Amino acid sequence: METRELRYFVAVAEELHFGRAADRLGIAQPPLSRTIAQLEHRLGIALLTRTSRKVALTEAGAVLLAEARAILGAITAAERRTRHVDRPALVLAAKAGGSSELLAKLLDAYAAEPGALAVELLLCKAHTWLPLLDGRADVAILHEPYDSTAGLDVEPLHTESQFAIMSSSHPLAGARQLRMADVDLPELARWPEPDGSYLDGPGVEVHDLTQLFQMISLGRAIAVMPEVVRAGLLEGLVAIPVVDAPKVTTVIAWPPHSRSRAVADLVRVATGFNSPVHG
Amino acid sequence: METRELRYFVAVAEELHFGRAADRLGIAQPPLSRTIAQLEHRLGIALLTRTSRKVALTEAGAVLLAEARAILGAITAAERRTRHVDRPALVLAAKAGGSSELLAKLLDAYAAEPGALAVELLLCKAHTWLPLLDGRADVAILHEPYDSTAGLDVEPLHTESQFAIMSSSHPLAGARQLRMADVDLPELARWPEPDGSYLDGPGVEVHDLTQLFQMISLGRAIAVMPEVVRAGLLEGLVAIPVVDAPKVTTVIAWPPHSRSRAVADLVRVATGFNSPVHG
DNA sequence: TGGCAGTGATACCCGGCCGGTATCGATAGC
DNA sequence: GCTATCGATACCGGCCGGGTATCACTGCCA
Repeated sequence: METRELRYFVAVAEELHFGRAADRLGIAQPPLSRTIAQLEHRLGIALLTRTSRKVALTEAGAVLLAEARAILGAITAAERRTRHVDRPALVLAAKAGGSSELLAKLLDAYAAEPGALAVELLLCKAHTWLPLLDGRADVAILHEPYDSTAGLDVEPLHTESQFAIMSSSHPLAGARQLRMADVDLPELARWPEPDGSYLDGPGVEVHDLTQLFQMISLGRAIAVMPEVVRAGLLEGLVAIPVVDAPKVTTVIAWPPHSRSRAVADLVRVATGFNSPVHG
Repeated sequence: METRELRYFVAVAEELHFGRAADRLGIAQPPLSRTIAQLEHRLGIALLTRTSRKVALTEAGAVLLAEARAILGAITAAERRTRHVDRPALVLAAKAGGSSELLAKLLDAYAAEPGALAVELLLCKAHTWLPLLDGRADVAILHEPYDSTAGLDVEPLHTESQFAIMSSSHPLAGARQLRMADVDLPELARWPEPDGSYLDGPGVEVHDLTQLFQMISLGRAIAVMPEVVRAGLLEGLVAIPVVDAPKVTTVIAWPPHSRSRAVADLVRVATGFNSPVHG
């Protein structure tokens, strides 16, 4: 399988339309049809069902789509990491507006290491793991289970429980504690998918924490978030423990097979906060 | 970057010789030289330093080699998984000679699940994670830190401490307990690398548990292994706790982005042994 | 020190594959 | 049943990947 075939297949699988996919790829439709047909022939299995009115993924196609996206991401990441091997700085991805305390402690401790590199911060509104997959970052601070750690190496740093954040004028604002069922409300904010689109559903669409807090202040939304956000809570917002919400684990994550000494040092320093001895 | 370029580069990087690499690839040497030069040109960085007597990897080349191996593995895995999407069975990789108790419990519990598939066992002498990377298996039972879980999704199942295994006639056989420093001996057995070669060093070369136990029986080797092997210990062997050896964690691992319902079920069943509620 | 063996780079040619245009065949909507 | 839409097919041309022949450099050895 050549990457050209994977790129072509991903385009068709995402557009579900040969014409638009060819357009997006900057080629004509016939060679695209031919390449997909060749790919199917070599794999010995149909990836798409097509009528002249509708294109759909087969089960095999769905599997290959997921794999192909990961592979193409790995390839661009490999290119970037190879090109920037002499990069003077270590790029650390973290969530903008997240807990700056842990981050500050980590950066300070790492800076004190002998041979520490300059650390460049890449602050993300959401999907903090994506820069790791495409090589824009060397290491990231993620939050399970919100962030996807699929295909990454991780080391847990800290676990905490979750709170419902809402306006103090919200009907639930007086509660001592809540359960997930209580907050399964139409006001629950929705975050964008990695491609920038929003899944259908009730609730306002937000794209960063600032916007979320503003929406909550205005009584237009509520959210369930880890404890740390309480620190930076705006006037007029309340945080109420949600006793049965899944625990949130802050982890440090890096690409598998990382050969970077700097990443190893940073991870060691980060995990050292919890366990003094690192095996 | 095309997969052809990656295949070519990996061949040269492993052989460190254009002629042999071209041979291995089944092409002539000149097109290989040209392709590598094009790759370097497009990346804008040298991957190899060559004199007419010696070829060596640059730092960038070392990075790309690691990335390229992972990518090529992911591609063959993607092919296999796409082709075998309608495979009636789930392939589970496990270490031959490992704890069959956990395995039996897991298989029984999974078989009781509604909609459970037949489970095909792939017993490995070593490097149990490799079938996961190249698509020969859907899920594996691994042992950290012995097995590499880089680029895999894992869920811990069980943690245990380690024991030194030796012949009862060994000078240390009478000890109540040992430390790592005590067992850092020339008799420590050596396992092969994934490519089948052995790193230099003292100690006998073994390639499976049966052979290892035989060597230990003969007083030719000792080994440090997790507790479970005590169950199947041969006559004349003793197991002595090594108090400061790193804990061994048995994990269930599967490829990232797995879309298989069966894998999800098996993982849920496996983790259910420990925690009754699964988030 | 000069010849020689070994190795990677270069020059050049050929054939296959990728991408283009033109067109067909099928399907859904009116 | 006409038409618009869309994927498949047919066919052609240029580029690129792979081949052979040869050059240029290095280390070894007499």
